[in-house]
Amino acid sequence: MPATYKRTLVTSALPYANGPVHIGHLAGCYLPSDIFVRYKRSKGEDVIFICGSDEHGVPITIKAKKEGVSPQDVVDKYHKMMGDAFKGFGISFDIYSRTSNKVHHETASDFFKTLYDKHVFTEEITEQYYDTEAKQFLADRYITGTCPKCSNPNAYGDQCEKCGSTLSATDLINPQSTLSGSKPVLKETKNWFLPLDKLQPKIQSYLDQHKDWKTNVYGQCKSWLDSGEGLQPRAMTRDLNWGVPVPVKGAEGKVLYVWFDAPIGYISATKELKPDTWELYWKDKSTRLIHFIGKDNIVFHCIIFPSMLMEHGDYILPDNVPANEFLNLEGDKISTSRNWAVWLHEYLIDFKDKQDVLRYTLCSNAPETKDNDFTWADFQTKNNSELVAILGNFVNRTLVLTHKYYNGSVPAPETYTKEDLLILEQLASFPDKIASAIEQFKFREALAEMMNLARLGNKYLAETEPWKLIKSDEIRVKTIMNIALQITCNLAVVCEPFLPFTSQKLFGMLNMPLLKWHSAKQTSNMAAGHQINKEELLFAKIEDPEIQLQIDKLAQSKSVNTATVIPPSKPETSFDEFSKMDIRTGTILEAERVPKTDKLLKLKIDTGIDTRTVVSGIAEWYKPEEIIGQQVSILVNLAPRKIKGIESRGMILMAANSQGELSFVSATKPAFNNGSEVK
RNA sequence: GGUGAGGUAGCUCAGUUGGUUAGAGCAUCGGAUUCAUAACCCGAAGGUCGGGAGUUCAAAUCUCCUCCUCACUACCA
Repeated sequence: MPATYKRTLVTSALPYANGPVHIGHLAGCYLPSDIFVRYKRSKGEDVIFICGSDEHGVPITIKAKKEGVSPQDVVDKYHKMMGDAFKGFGISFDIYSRTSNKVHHETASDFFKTLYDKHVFTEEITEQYYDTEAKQFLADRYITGTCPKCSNPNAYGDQCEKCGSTLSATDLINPQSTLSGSKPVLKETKNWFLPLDKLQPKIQSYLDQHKDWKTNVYGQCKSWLDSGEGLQPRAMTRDLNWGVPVPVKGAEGKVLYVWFDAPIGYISATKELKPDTWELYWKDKSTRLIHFIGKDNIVFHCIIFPSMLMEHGDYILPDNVPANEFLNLEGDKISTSRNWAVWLHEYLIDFKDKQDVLRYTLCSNAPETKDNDFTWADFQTKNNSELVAILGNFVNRTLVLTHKYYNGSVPAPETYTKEDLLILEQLASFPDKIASAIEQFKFREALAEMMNLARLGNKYLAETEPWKLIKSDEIRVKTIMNIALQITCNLAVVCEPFLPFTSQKLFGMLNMPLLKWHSAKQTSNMAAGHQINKEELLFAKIEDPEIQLQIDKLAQSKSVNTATVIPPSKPETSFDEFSKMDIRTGTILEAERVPKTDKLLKLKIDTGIDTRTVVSGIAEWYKPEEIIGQQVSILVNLAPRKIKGIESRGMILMAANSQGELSFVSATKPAFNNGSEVK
């Protein structure tokens, strides 16, 4: 830590309270931040570790509605579940707070008010969908309709979960309110925007001071700033009734945007933790603020939140944002909705007392520079060939020999040989090596270095062979075993940030108090004559059946996912409504790719009535040359629309199966004339 | 399509400002050993550094082109 900083404030991304936490969350931000903080504490530095549940936003209100409970019930449930999971894994937050509590509401409200009074925001009136029956504006998530991209009839207003594309509610075909089932109408509403476009120069110079950030983080920030039009204003309020009310006249029925409110949660949690001194951590220039997050949060923590803090004026800015990439699971993306995940609460049951094994595996294979893959086979190997064979084994053989030769009493060293002195010198150098890697957020490297200390121990024993010498040179053995014990003790110190449960167990076996980081630079922590406790195994081997069980569990999720899902029927419609659609048979005369797009084909269609141009998003499924002469069904009286500068007149009917694959729908009798009515 | 990040041994990753036979861990094979959870220790094998072209005495490292993966973003009436 640079000398100018006196304390560190570490935050971990606030997990969203609509589901349990999985290994991806852990590997992405909670584990690295925990390692970092534990190390800082061990060094005796002033550090606080902040986290909490993010409990606002639309998805929670939808989940509540679905389950027939209140939003508060939903967040209560997951807040507890997530908090327990973190605790179970030894994630050592100083406080695990939540954004639905009073302190947070006040803090977020004040923060908004300050910016409002400083005239930071711009007001804008926009058109949003409104449900006339439920008498409220509809957030994107409250609107479903047919995805314009993959024709999934159950796409949400912000996103289609089938094809994964990001949508805008106004893009949906046949939008429908999930509140009342009625068709929503567009209505004007006023919202407050953070004018990121105007703030861009300030943000630019802020980022310029942080070129030392991880390349993935800095690169992404730069891409936001440098992209075509630069930053765009972003609405900081929403028409919704779950969240922090907007503290401004005329804003009834509106709440703060969840991404405005969530990072302020870090501040509120600090207030809650340190009611008297919290300002020292947030407003004093000698505090270093570090946000640990996953890559999906980069823009919020590196651009939006710093903008908010800058405009407020009282606060310090993040000094670093060490974001990790994503963790995949057995080759596929982790997905909550597809149940493709290893849930922490389930792991704690299936692998009781093996928290450190997962901590070790996730840290040694953390997605620090690119997306990584978690496999159960790798988990098993890491446990059996590294934790058991290298670390556990070294500790075990040292303690077994100590009991065998000295009844568990630490022998006094006699004369050190040249080799001994070399080992002691190396031993003392480990804390700095590990520390340096941690300070640079290179946790994988730090962990590997920690294991090297255990390797050093194994090597030392193999080379000195005390089990042979005991027959000929008992005095020499005392020195050897003393050194082996010192290595063991120092291992207990330096493994603590990574493997806190193991560290504690080890100190227990050594019958030693929990030593701090600086002690590991010493080579005489275990005093001669000190009595150690009976050894027990630090790690147990994990056999194939246990792993198979987990793999089977995932296979089951997979088979559920690939099962054909038939979308439910849409609401009843009238014949009148249907007969407004003029659908005809037609034939594709020409087809070509629309340049600079992935999915679009420009088609010339003989509709019987005329020959017209239609742009269709089918390029992923059909090659242009293969579909000349293909008979299709086409909706001919649809309003024309320009797509990529080409006027598209009409829409080709496509069937979409449960995998999202498209197929033409056409008359099955050969040579059916173009222009035949489909009715 | 645009932007960003990656593509290095079977697997997971290091490779500083271009410089001697490209490194580590795990897995594999061989040897040694028995204190230890058949673990440890020693050794070997394994890579035309995604592909192509260029700059240079010298390129994994710089430039250009191209392919693949991931993220954000655009097009589907």
